[in-house]
Amino acid sequence: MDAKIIDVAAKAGVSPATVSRVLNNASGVTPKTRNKVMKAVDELNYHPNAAAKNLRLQKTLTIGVIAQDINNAYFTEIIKGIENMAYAQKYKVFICDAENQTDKEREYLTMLMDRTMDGVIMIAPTLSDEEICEIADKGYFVAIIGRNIEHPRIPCIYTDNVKFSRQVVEHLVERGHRDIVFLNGYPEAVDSYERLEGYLKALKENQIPFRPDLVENGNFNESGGYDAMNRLFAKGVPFTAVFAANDEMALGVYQACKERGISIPEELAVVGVDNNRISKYVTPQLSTVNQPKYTMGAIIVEKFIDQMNENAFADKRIFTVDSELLVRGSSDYYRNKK
Amino acid sequence: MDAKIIDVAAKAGVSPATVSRVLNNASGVTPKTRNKVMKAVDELNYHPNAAAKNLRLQKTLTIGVIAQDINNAYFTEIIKGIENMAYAQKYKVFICDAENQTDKEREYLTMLMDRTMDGVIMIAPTLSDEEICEIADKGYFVAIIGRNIEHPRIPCIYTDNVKFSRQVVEHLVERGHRDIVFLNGYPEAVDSYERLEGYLKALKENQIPFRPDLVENGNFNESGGYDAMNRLFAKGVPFTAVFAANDEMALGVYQACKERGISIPEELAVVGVDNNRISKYVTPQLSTVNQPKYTMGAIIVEKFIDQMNENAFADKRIFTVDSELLVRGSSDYYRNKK
DNA sequence: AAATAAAATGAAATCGATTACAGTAGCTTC
DNA sequence: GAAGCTACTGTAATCGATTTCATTTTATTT
Repeated sequence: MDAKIIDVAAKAGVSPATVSRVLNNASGVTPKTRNKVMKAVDELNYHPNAAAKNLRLQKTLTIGVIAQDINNAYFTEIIKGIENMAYAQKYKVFICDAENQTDKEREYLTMLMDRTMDGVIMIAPTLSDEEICEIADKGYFVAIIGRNIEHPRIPCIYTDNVKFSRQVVEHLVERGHRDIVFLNGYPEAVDSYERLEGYLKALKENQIPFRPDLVENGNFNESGGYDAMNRLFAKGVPFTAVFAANDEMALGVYQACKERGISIPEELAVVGVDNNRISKYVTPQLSTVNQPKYTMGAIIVEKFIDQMNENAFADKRIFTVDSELLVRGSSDYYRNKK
Repeated sequence: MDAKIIDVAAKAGVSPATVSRVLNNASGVTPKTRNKVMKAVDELNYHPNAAAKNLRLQKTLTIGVIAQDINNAYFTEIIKGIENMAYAQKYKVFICDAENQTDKEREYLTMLMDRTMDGVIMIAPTLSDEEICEIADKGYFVAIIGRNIEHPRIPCIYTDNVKFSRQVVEHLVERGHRDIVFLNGYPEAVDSYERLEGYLKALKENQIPFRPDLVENGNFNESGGYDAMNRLFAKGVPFTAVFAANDEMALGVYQACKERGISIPEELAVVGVDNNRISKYVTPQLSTVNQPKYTMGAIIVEKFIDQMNENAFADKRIFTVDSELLVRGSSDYYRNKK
């Protein structure tokens, strides 16, 4: 079906080597020859076979991105940053949706081993540090967004979860809250752990005793947040604010409150994390923490491509970006101290 | 770095052919030999080189999906359907984000020509029918979601734009509206054209004269919808309802109304299209048209894989799915007839 | 115009897998 | 135990590009 380089060569009356030189604009080809070849290329609609090229060159100019859920704008925003920066450097990006399944995540990683792509960027991976380090040890290129994995070959970019979690709690305390619920994500996720840590630290700093009954898991999704709230209401424990470890869970909180006629922010303050696009559209607008998602993607991919090309490792491997608390209607209300 | 088949063969004391047979579980290998080989595979952490395999087999078991914007849930929902069905059939899916740029769309299509993937599914493509047909003519596998392209080799799945647009207008008329704005997307897009057609037909059926000053372009995105509304207000033309060709533009309508203190639905009814996730979260909830997005993706990819494998073309090439008008707060209000 | 240097081109090896075909070992049967 | 099968296993060609090295052509110098 497709024309091969040898067909182009025959048509142009030259050797395959010359065709290759023209197409890869190597030096040392007569303009006359070049024209002959280009004409043949056009006429045959020739496109070099990627498999043959990859095999010979031992590289694919391709980066894989493994996301947990492409329906979540947190991932797609980051991906846009990756994609655009990579595109500018002639790299193709293959987006893989692991759908929160560790098995799928692992499966997509094997495309790195079989050299379908030159490197893989994992966004908020659920695989263990050990498993990922092992792969990097073997010489494969891996980069991580949203977490730090201690390995000299793995570039990482992330925000300080502990820091912004403290800010969130500070903000709530400052508004008069002391009984603050923490809605956790997957308990195994590093993000969950660190955000919880920030929550605990802030409580301590404000001399508020930690109440384990105010911590619930919501698995980072809306229905998880909804269920968690219902469990809390069922327990009958008192609380005046909810800090959800991401916006998706906060949406579940909204839903649960709506059904029970609880008004936000007067009766319950809510803060999320991610600055998901939806957070601006709900009523009241959801207070949240913004990370420079697009930028994170762009920074890490640029670094990553450098690394793959030079096969060298610059001094800087860890990048941190600042996040910003966006106080909006869902928590901007001064409550009388109890 | 990586182990090759020849290394595995040496380690196991067999030939590369035997290793290949074991790995592709061909018949006729002694259990003893199989075990030896599997042991060597494990010890060397052998992964067959994808490029070599693709070159030899002349296929990649890979499908590309070209979406216009992965930040738009319309696309990601469809992609989930594609992805899951393809995964079940051992196909990998590469998601490409064209970011509403025709050039990028075209560029990603070349990955089909260079055989990086076996076939490409285009969701709501912006390329012309001619350009896409030409590619199919050359023997490449293309499938389309959201539009029909008349070509015997191109499977298509879509909803009847004209039909649901009429329903939307009917609904508005039934609620007492006669001055109904139509917010169009890209004027070149087939979706735009057909939705406009349905709008016009419904007006005619209800003996409402068409007023060209009530049609504005909004380019299918939020700021486009916002700008279009401001142009309409500036023109000072009377209207009581807006039919936006997608939900994104409807969000722009909400914004414009908010700024001018216009209440929805009492002063202005709004209906969108797509059942974007956000439409449920805004206040009032946005009336919209739902398409079975996940299903559309799943159906077309199953058909598409069949076609690529058999290289045959079953009788059925065109699939249509029904869409459903979801009447919600933004339009569910009876207006007095003027 | 001959000698030499420089530039353009081509022949053939290579990347790592699969597979048609050939070859060998093991088993059955007489 | 030899002949004839069957069932495994191995040899070598192949996929389609790139690139080294050798060769031919062109340009420069005397």
